[in-house]
Amino acid sequence: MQGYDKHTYEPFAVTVDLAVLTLRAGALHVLLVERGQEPYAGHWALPGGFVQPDESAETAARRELAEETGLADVTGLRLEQLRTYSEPDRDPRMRVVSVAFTALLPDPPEPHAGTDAAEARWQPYDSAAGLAFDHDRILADARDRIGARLEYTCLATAFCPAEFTLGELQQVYEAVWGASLDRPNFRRKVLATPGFVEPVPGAARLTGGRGKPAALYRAGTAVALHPPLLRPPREGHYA
Amino acid sequence: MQGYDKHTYEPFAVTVDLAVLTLRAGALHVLLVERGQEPYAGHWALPGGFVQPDESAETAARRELAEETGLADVTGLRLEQLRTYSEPDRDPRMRVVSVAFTALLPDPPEPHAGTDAAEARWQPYDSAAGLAFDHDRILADARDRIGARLEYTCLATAFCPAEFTLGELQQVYEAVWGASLDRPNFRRKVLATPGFVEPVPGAARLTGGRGKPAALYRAGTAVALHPPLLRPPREGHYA
DNA sequence: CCTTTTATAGTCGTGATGACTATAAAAGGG
DNA sequence: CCCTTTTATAGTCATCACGACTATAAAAGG
Repeated sequence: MQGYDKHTYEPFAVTVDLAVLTLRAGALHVLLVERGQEPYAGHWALPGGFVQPDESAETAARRELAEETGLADVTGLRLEQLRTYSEPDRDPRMRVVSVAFTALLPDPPEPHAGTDAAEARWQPYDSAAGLAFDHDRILADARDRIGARLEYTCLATAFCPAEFTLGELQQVYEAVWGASLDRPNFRRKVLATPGFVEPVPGAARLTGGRGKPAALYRAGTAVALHPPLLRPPREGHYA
Repeated sequence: MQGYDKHTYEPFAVTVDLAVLTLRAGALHVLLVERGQEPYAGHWALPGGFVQPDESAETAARRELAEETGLADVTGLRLEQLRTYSEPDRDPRMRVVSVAFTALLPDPPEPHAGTDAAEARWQPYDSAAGLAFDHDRILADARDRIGARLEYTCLATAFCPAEFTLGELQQVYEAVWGASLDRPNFRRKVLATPGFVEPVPGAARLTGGRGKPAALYRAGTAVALHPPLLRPPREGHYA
């Protein structure tokens, strides 16, 4: 913030990019838009766009998400800043600094291609390679971050609808971590953490499933997870 | 990244701000510079400055730190992106988006006021209120982030010189967390974590201390801490 | 009716951790 | 020169968290 007289003030374009994740049929999906113009016309990319003069990056992220995908109730969406990408050559046209966000959605509606995007859709995370710009990297960073936050926070409920079963909550962890968890142990841990989930008074889910109906829970008031719910250690990555 | 034809492209100034922390006499200190110009002339602020057209934010952060404080060996400095601050009114003159970084230093040299800053000095964290712009908030965010990373990573050694005692390492945790830890338990945990620290072959520290001389250790090769070293839970903040 | 599937209850052993005690090795002050 | 203070290090013990596992309950589907 020093030296307005010493250094030349160079203008940058500032954009936001959004890695919006959800669970469909137990698999992690990401919201993508198809680019309509060059560069990368026809390529898929994370939704995003320019920050306007009177907006913060957070505000711009919510507006762009609504504009490009038609997702309506963006108000209740949990949006978290990931990091900022500022490599000088990340956009071939001009100098663009992009603030990336992650968001989590339960039970996702089908997006409508908005004003700017040619098309918008949910795509399985594992098949979402070859994105425009450095969006592959942003998407990978987003998954890393969310995976870490699942360990230490109650974030997992943000993937679930208002009422959910413990099996659905466990699917969130398994999809993001790419690991399978022991069901009784997961249940014990979640229920032993005060404020993580709270039971819905007198209800059990019958109609859909083909096993014993599961109890329904709501998200609790806790935000942190003490002690954390650590992901199963993958062999040999601690050095 | 969509809609170059729809939205006007508005130029922003992009800056970096650095929350550089260190330990002096067991207390957390932060590197501050005194502003030479308006606004906030005479106020203290975090070091920082404009990102140049050919730089990434990371590169700019290292350059500004060297320029403003004369800290020389910035090459080995561990720099980590914190988050980006983009409120429209955070700078009274113009639209400025700032990418904040945190850095940790062992055994800090006295900074020299550089080309841009009127003065630069280390200030105790607890007396570093009333900073320019939104730097109070950035500084608090930096401490939160580093405190969290101490739990899950081997970051604490970055505060220590090349060879250090376990007592010094423990002081890092106590200063950042503002809590006191049990010494035998801390020792047991650190030594039980493979790759956190490794003993210096055949050396003990004699001259300075007034107790039993402590063994010297070096930083190990591990980066993560599994299981984590959790800070003592402060009563009632989990709801 | 029996198998399959999912949910839930419980057991057992191990390891991590908090609280604590004990001993060792230095400095400093009478 | 002893004795207190200070810091480092070794160890104990009970509790708790967790991984692995078994058992039971309650549904669907053939």
